[in-house]
Amino acid sequence: MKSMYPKNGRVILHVDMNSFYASVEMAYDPSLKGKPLAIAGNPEERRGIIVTCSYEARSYGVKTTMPLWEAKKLCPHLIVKRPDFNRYRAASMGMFEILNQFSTLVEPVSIDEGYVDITNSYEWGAPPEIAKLIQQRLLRQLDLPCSIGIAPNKFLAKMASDMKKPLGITILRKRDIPKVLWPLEVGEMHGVGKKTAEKLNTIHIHTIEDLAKANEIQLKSLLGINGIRLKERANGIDNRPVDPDAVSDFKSIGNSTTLPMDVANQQELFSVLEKLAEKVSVRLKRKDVLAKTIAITIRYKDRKTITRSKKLLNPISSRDEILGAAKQIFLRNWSGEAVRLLGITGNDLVEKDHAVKQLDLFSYEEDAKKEPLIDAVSKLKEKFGAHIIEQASHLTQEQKPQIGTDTSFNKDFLYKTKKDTD
DNA sequence: TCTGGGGTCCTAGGACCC
DNA sequence: TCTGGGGTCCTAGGACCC
Repeated sequence: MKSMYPKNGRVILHVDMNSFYASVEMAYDPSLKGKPLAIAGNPEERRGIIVTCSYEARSYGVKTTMPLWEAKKLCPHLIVKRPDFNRYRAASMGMFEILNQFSTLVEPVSIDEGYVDITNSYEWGAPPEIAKLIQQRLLRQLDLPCSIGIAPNKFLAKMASDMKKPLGITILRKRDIPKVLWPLEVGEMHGVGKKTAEKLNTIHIHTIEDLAKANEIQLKSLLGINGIRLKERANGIDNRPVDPDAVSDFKSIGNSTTLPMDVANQQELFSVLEKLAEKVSVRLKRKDVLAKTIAITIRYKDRKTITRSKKLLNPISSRDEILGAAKQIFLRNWSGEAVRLLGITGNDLVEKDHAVKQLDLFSYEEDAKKEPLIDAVSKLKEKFGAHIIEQASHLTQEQKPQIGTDTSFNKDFLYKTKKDTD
């Protein structure tokens, strides 16, 4: 059977899980279903915020990023859980496994959303039928609801998946753009945040239609090259391919923490840096990568935030080396004021086995023998095979292969594996 | 008695080199 | 006799997203 769609037209799905963390908790513990549930960081502490919440909680006005105390005021019987990322990663693996059954062109965007290019997947049926199948399998096998957008490109598919929640399937064709997309406020567009929306408003662009018809010279002077790109998107133009490898290449790995109380004591701050260095080191080593640049983030009491970084001569991953670099950068830049948040990030990551040591004149010959320099440099350019799902440490080696081969695996398998070590 | 933590991409200025 | 122009690297910060 031939595709019923034009030969050179693509068919892209955007699959977006509905209130993912809360839904996973409900799948894991069905007694939570139908109740106002919120996932929040540090539920015991003052500074927790809502990360995700169930639709029941939303009906009370509870929203993502709202401080926990405010959410509790709106909904006193709110059930609050702290996030369990191992559980979410397991569910995410199950989700992408199902998407992979319908196409090899699956691009994970985050833990709970991805694009699927189904242009050549007609063996499974027409696009709306494929979307329905995916939605059913996610719901039946994993007990997780999703919304799906169907469109000729990524941008439109993303906008479409947002239009019906939960459990929606929305088709957005090019010809639907003036009626369906253009009336929306420009801030609703993926890629247009608060600041950009405000800027656009100053030149009297309020709807996506205004943007689609805007003067390019004016747009460019306001937003640079991004302005031109946004106008294209507003007109439904987006040629980005669905790239299954897009996410395999981590650019940075970092940890940060907001302190329970603001701290101005240097020793205390150093001990926070120690814990952060340890975490970053463990994560770098788990991925077999080294960082060539170390950056720290300091947020002060007044929320003013700075980042300071240092490019190193040799890439590192050990706790002590990271800590040494972080302390040095900290001391050179800390104003002495009380600190609210500290973070350490490793940037410019290189794969460990392919890392090229900075050679000095005396060690050159010895190192050169181990690995010819040209070879090493070419290897450096290879990408390393990290995956969006950082690690599934709760799965044993024997369990892992089952995920790829057993299409009937279900939530009992996913959720009854070893519990979080936290 | 407010506003987390994990990222990506882009821009812009200064240093430095030719 | 006062100041070109291109290119890369490094650093800082902004904006955005989930």
